[in-house]
Amino acid sequence: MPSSDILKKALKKEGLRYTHQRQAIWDELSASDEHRDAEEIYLALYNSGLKVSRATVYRTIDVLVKNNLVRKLDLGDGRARYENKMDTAHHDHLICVQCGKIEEFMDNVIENRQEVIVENFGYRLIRHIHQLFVICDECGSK
Amino acid sequence: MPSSDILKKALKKEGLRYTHQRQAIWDELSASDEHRDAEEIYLALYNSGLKVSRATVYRTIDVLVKNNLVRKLDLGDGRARYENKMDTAHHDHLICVQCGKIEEFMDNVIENRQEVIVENFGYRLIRHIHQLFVICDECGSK
DNA sequence: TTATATTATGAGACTCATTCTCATTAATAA
DNA sequence: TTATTAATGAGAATGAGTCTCATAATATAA
Repeated sequence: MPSSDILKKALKKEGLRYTHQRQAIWDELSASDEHRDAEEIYLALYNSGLKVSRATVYRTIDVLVKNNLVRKLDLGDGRARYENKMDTAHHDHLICVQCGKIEEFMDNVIENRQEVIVENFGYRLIRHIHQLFVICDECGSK
Repeated sequence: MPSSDILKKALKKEGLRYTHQRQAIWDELSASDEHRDAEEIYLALYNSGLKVSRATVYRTIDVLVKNNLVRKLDLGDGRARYENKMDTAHHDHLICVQCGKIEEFMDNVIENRQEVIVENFGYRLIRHIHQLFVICDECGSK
């Protein structure tokens, strides 16, 4: 499905209009597998000649997050990061505390244990955050 | 060891002075097992007649966190929570997305898997964040 | 003790990511 | 097309947390 159709579908579901700005922001996010903050998205658009306001960047990302096209990450440093969620399986993150490099991991044993833990409390699991703060190979070898 | 000696020891290690304000803040934190934000700590002190400034609350909590007397939690809602870390074993948290209730869990299988994952990357684990966002029994039964 | 040197505190200014406001502009429906 | 309604942009507002600096308190030396 073309990028524009995916977006149009999500906007339709939300009762929102299809605009150039929304397409540009979705293009920028869907074309990369980086973990960028809102300012980086804004600047990437700005530097490619697309003058979309910061407010619209934030507003549009919210819609994309709500519709599972983008994932919002909170790494605890005060700036949210966003990653393209299209065609990517569930995963969590390793973050190097020195250089900031981000790697992804997925472990079925952990995923299953989480369900068991929540079940034992008699609760229902909605979502989870699992981040491993590390010193990566490059930073550790110095 | 009395509460004041624990604090004095940490302050000495940091080359900091022992003050009434620092003792009051540590008293407030060490006497409770709640997960409160800085404003709640500030107000608790204020209402008990101890007029300690917000700046001092933040500054002192930083020292306590650095010295492993208090743990800082980031639940992703923009306000850090603090919990007394004295005499408590390592644990992570379940957070009800409806009522905000916080429960603690600890699972050795998960703890071990984390180490294996990081090892496979050739990295070194420094710390981790693991939060299970749930709907608790009370909220789910409505 | 008491004087001296140095650190801690408080009040409020400041920061910075994010959200909000509202006048203007653009997309859709008729 | 035009009318209707939503989206956008610019910048003001927000709010947790940090910083500044004059004043107060603590620790050290005599």
